[in-house]
Amino acid sequence: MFRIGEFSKIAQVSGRLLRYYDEFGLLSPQYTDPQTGYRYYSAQQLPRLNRILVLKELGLSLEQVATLLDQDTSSDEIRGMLTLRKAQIEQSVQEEIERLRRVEVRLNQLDTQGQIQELDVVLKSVPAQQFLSLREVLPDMEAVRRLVLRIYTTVPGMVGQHNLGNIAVVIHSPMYDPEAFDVEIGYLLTGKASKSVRLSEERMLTIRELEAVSTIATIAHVGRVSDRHQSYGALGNWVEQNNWQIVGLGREILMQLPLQGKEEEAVMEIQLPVSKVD
Amino acid sequence: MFRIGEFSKIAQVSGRLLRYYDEFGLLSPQYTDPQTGYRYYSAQQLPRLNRILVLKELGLSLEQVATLLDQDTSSDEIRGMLTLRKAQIEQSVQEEIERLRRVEVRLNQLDTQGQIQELDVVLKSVPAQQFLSLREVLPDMEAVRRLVLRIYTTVPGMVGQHNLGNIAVVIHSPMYDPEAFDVEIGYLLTGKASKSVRLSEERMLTIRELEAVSTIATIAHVGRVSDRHQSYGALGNWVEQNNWQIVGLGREILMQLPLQGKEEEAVMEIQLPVSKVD
DNA sequence: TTGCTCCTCACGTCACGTGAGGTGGC
DNA sequence: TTGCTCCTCACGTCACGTGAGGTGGC
Repeated sequence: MFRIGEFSKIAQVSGRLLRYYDEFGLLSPQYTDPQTGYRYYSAQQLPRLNRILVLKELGLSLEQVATLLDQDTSSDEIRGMLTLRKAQIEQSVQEEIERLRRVEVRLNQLDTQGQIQELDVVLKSVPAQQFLSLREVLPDMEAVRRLVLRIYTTVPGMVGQHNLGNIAVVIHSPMYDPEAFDVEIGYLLTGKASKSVRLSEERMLTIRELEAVSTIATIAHVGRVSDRHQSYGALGNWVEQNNWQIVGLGREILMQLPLQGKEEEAVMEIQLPVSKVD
Repeated sequence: MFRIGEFSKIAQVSGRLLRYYDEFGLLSPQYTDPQTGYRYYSAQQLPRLNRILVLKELGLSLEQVATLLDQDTSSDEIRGMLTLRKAQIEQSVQEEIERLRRVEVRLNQLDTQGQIQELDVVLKSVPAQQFLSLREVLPDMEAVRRLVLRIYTTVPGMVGQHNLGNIAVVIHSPMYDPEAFDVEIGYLLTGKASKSVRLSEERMLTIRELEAVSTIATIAHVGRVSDRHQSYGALGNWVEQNNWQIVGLGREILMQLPLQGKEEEAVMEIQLPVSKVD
């Protein structure tokens, strides 16, 4: 019989760990003196401790290790746990490799540009949302800007602020064409639907459901709306370099409108639905 | 300005996280109402939040993210942190792949044998130790056994229990030879050295330093000493299958001697110094 | 006025490491 | 008797999640 100190030296683990496993019920000393609380371990307990250490090293939780060591656990259950763990490790390897690539990209940037100034792309998923909008083909950016402001100043007065979220623009133009912008502009709604809204004789905003997107790449653009092609460029590069592909219409969520004299403080989030290239 | 709920919805993070980053000093709202404590975020804070999320995803701690975002951090420091992180990820990938292999081995065992019953090999490192021992070529296992017992019953009476650790056997025979065992037998010492000990006219135990080993593969053998070739087999297999090679003399640490009538309760740890095959 | 949102504690997570303060064993 | 070892709390780790209990805002 060994006292905890000797046993911990033999096994090269800390005494604290042995006490913890005792408390956890994973490995209790063969004998504990009821008077002093001193723990006495038998050499024959070493194989069990070794097995615990080895299983733990596989990344299993102590709970799982306890289950694996339990005589009553069927081999099917064990197989299930190990298969699960295997899948987890495989995924974690993938993620680590991805991470490695991204760290290397940052290091490269540092070497070539002296600082990190890349715009940050974040992947999100968006749920389906109600969208009070109108679609139109406009001749230039200025017309888009005017229509956005028109909607911003008019609609809240007609349906109330209550359900209105951010203004969004969905880009329907299949390619960039500086002379014809096919856009859908309107308010994202936060609650139950309002009704249609007539802006003028020819213009009416109607409600439709903007589809959910499970993976959407986003970038925040701060500054003049007319500079947003830079952010589009960064977002496009990112998508390409990380082996994603665009699989849907781009969206612009206007979080801070370019108001008179504050054009530089405008903020929008540009969103592109993507999926992994096989 | 957005209240925390809207901002968290836009960024798709929890309110708790935003409050935590505020408390941590990573991202404080543009304005906090001193009366109510309500936090108000500006859309322009979105890029910073995105950068935080992206850097965190690289596996950096919040502390490190804060340093990276600090204007006063030099690009050399940043490079250092990222280079360190890169090395860590590379190592973690290696470890995960190793782990994956070991999980697969266990799964294989389950499929072919219906249960996990492999003996568990644990890697350790051992420091240099004082070794009160004698070396001799013995004709058979029985002679080894008798010499061990002789030392066990004689030496403590001559030098006192105080400094004596476990009895160890170092195997000097280059190959297994059933008719000539070149072994070194003695006590590992725990404290400052004792002196030499004379067992008989021809036999004397002297003190020498048993070398430290940085990586030693160990297995616990429980049961008859004569059955220990099974454990040797398991240990040898493990070493081979995991791409290690033996680089030194094997050791047997006797933790529970095979006493009269309790031969089956003997416990020894078999140790083989190893290094990775390139 | 009634929901809805926000606030601040404060505990829980996982597997121990690290003292603090006190006692047993040779 | 004096070190050395062991004991039991109890806090700390890291980045939040999850209530509890209470208040602000439209």
